[in-house]
Amino acid sequence: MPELPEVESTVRYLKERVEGLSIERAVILWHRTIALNRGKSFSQQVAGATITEVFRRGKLVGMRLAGASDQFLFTHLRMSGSLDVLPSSFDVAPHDRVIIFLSNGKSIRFNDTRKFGRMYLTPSPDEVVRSLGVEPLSAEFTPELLQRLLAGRKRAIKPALLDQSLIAGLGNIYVDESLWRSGIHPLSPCSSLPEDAWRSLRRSIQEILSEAVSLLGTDFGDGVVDGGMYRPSVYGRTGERCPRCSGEISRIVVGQRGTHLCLSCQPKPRKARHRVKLTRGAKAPSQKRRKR
DNA sequence: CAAACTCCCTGTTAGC
DNA sequence: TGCTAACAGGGAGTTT
Repeated sequence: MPELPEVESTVRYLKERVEGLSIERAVILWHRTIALNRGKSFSQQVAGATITEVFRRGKLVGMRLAGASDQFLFTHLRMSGSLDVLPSSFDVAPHDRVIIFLSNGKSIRFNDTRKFGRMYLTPSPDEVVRSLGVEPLSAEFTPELLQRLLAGRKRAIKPALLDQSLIAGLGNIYVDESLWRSGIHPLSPCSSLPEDAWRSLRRSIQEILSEAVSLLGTDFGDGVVDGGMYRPSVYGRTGERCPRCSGEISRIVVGQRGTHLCLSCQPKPRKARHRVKLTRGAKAPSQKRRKR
């Protein structure tokens, strides 16, 4: 699933292929993908505009569109989204949701199997980006800031790190990886972490994100959007050996999210309020099932 | 106000 | 082997 490094890769890919080109028209194949669009139809709004800049903010791909009135087009890839640039003569692919035809005979294809991805078209970027927290690879992201953001909270560290309004761009993979590298249990209440944890955690987050960015994202083999070379140490490696201590990697659930960790490198906090459910054990009955 | 829960989706997989 | 139901997950919206 695309997180900051994968989105950064997408942005770099798009930068060299679409910056400076103009949009001829757009076709919406799944209407709900367009989550924000003031005024006329999406296609009418973007037709004729020039893509002057492609950038990233958190997990969002941003495009500045210069036209009759300036617009910003943001794309959130969510779970399964990808943006590709293909010759316009190529057929529509399964799961293509939006196609943007460009002036050079190519087109941007927003492909999104699970339909969670969204596009936001707006004249004011702040409307989309306002709620996002600090960029974790920026100089602004200091140990002091991290501590100030989190230390006063009672919630577990993992859901706090996933909160995009605090830090923008971390997802399940890189949070698990960062907590492992810093030896912090994901259920540790933020307020229980020692002073030096914040320095370590900031360092782990930046190291891992930088490494993943330079390797073009995480290698899954099955992902359409990923395809990078970053190899997780614990994420998705339940039952395998911890690279640091050779202990067994466990999988638990934290805040409804699958969570991977090494229990000997990341000792359990004393008074975890949540139950720890091991995948390998007897499966707990799932108490929440929707009714419709 | 912070935190937790619900729902959106479909390909994959566990379980029988 | 074939089928079904559970599962996965980011974040907007809702509830506690």
